Amino acid sequence: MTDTTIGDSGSPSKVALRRTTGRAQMADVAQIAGVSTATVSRALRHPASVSAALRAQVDAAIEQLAYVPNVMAGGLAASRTRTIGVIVPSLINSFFSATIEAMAARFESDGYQIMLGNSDYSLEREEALINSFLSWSPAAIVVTGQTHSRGALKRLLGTDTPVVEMWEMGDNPLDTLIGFSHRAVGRAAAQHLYARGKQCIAYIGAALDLDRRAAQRGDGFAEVVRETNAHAPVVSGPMGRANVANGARALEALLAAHPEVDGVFFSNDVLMLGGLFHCQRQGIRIPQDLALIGFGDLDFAAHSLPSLSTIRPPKAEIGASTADHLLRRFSNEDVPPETIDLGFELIARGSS
Amino acid sequence: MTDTTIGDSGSPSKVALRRTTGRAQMADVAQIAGVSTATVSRALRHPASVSAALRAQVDAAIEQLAYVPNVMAGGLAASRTRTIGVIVPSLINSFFSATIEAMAARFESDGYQIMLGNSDYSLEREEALINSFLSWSPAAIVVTGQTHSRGALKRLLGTDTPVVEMWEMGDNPLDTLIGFSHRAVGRAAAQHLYARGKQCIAYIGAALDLDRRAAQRGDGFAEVVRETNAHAPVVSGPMGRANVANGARALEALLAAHPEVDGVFFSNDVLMLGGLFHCQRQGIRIPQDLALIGFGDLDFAAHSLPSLSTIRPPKAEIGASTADHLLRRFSNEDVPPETIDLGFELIARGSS
DNA sequence: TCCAATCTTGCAAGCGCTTGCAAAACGCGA
DNA sequence: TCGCGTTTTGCAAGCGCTTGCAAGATTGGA
Repeated sequence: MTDTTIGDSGSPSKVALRRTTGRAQMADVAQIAGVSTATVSRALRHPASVSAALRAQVDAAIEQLAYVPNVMAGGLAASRTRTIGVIVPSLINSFFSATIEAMAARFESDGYQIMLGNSDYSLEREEALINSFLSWSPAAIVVTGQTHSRGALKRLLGTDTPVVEMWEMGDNPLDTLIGFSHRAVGRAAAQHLYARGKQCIAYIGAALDLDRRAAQRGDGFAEVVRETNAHAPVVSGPMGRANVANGARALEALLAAHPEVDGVFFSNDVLMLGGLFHCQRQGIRIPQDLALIGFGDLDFAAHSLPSLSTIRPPKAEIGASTADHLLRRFSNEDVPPETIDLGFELIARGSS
Repeated sequence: MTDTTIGDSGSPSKVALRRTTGRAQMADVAQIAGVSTATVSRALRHPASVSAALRAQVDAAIEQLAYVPNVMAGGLAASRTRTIGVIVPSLINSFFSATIEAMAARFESDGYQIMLGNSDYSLEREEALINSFLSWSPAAIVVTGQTHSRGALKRLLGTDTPVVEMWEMGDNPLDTLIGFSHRAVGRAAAQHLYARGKQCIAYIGAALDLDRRAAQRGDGFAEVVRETNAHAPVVSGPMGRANVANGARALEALLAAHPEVDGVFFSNDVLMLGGLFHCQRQGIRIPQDLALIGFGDLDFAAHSLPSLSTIRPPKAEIGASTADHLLRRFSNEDVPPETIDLGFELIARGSS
């Protein structure tokens, strides 16, 4: 391996102690290309500022050495990296998986890497993740929702890193906000059930104490029930995770306590699937005896028997839109914060 | 803010141009604690090597400043970080989500951060992710499966970063291997269907060309069919993603082509759910007319009507075991590579 | 009480890249 | 051919932390 000339100027007496990684580094590329490391760096970061001839030489040397830049060194020097910190409340919840996949796909082509954090619906964990992410000098931070701890707010406001809050829609965004109104979702669900002739409708949501968005959907739902003045709004939950077992159990409990209920809005299609199985088991006719509508438009909803009505959130669109916004912002200084309401779609199927 | 004294020795004439982040840094902590940065660094990395008195002072200063170390600087200096690069073929597939959640939970308490990559079942993308991850000097790399591109193998073998291959079980692991045998899963499923008195059984798998593990399950299944010599093994697929729609469609096509089939093993519970809905729609009695068994033990399998037999892979256990192995290795130089077969469990339910 | 062995600390030289500044090279009209 | 405005390059000083080395502080035994 050739000697590097970097850093040899300082200590003529002592032999430098190299704890190096052994991989090719920029100085090697520079030497082979016959240029300085500055030119290699520019060829990589700002290709337009290097002449075509040298750029070709540099590219060839990079190719030859299979050179991969050391992100730590670059990040330290520039105090910013091509990393996006993304915090979601759950990885298992496929809503967010779809958002992340779409976002990652968009970012990847531009060389940005997503760093994923799972807050597990806890604001404290969100704050810890934000702190941890910031020490990576990310190009941007993406968080789920508009509710944050005091500490998180302070950090987020104290940095000039772009911040995107996603999956909600409301006032006073920290910076950019991309999502839709969960209150409107709840209202739409209630109105839909009434439009189908139902008289006494209820909402079943999991973990409403933790999941603000599920709670907001419940609020919108209850609003319409109150406005219609048909009956007191029935809201069931919290009761742990949004899974099939809890959906079946919650519906069973609901019908036991309120036999008059003839329409149910589930905060999550997975809960509704549990409800569907409960009805199949009990011989409850859908939608005659009981209408069902859910949220998420998960895979199975379109194919069950009966097919399940649901509200489709812009899962992938949120991810794509977030990536687009940030990429625009990275390449152009004066892109302002935006608030983008991507809306949602009510898909009426056999269950209502 | 106090002046830092770091780096001022070099350039007495020119004023240093600081492109600093503005956050508290180690020199600030050192000054407040009345020690050198070396001591602060040691108090953080090797607490035992610092006297209790100074450690307390340092901790107090860190607390006071809400100091968060700059990961880039530390990583550059030490050429290693508390980051684990994890590559999975899909985020939406909840098998891997469960593994990742368990792994992240285990790592988190020790201050390790997971960097997640999605290979989308492509070896090329896996290689690109490995390259990208290595430039972060990760503490370890975790990949899914034992099949890798030449380039990926070269990189993985050329580094002394610990590597864990997970979710498979076979010969010649690169380093540590944690998973179970998919061939054995396929064998168990076939044997179970025969034990239930079925005569002509088939396998339905999605994307068998890409998903090696699903293909291995099919191989094991076909082996038993051949050994039993009951009939030619029927394997259906590839046919795109493992979703409900494809499961229903594949079962319909299978029964059209092979009406004699009386038992089906699905490579994924999601496909099986599609199959269940198809049977409900067609009035096919389960398990009398057709027995169903799947793979994954997803949430809904236990609660459907009928409940669905399935094979439970050690989803969370793989994540926990991987984290445990790596943490042991990080804290103790001479932990050797391991091969851990976590097995699986066949859960017989109403559908078979 | 004195000295060697052991612990604790601080000094300062990197880790590998980015980028402000200035010198060198280039382009073009006169 | 010359002079001046533009590009292109290279120089070298950091970015904020880790850690080998050696000096200073402690400890314990003779």
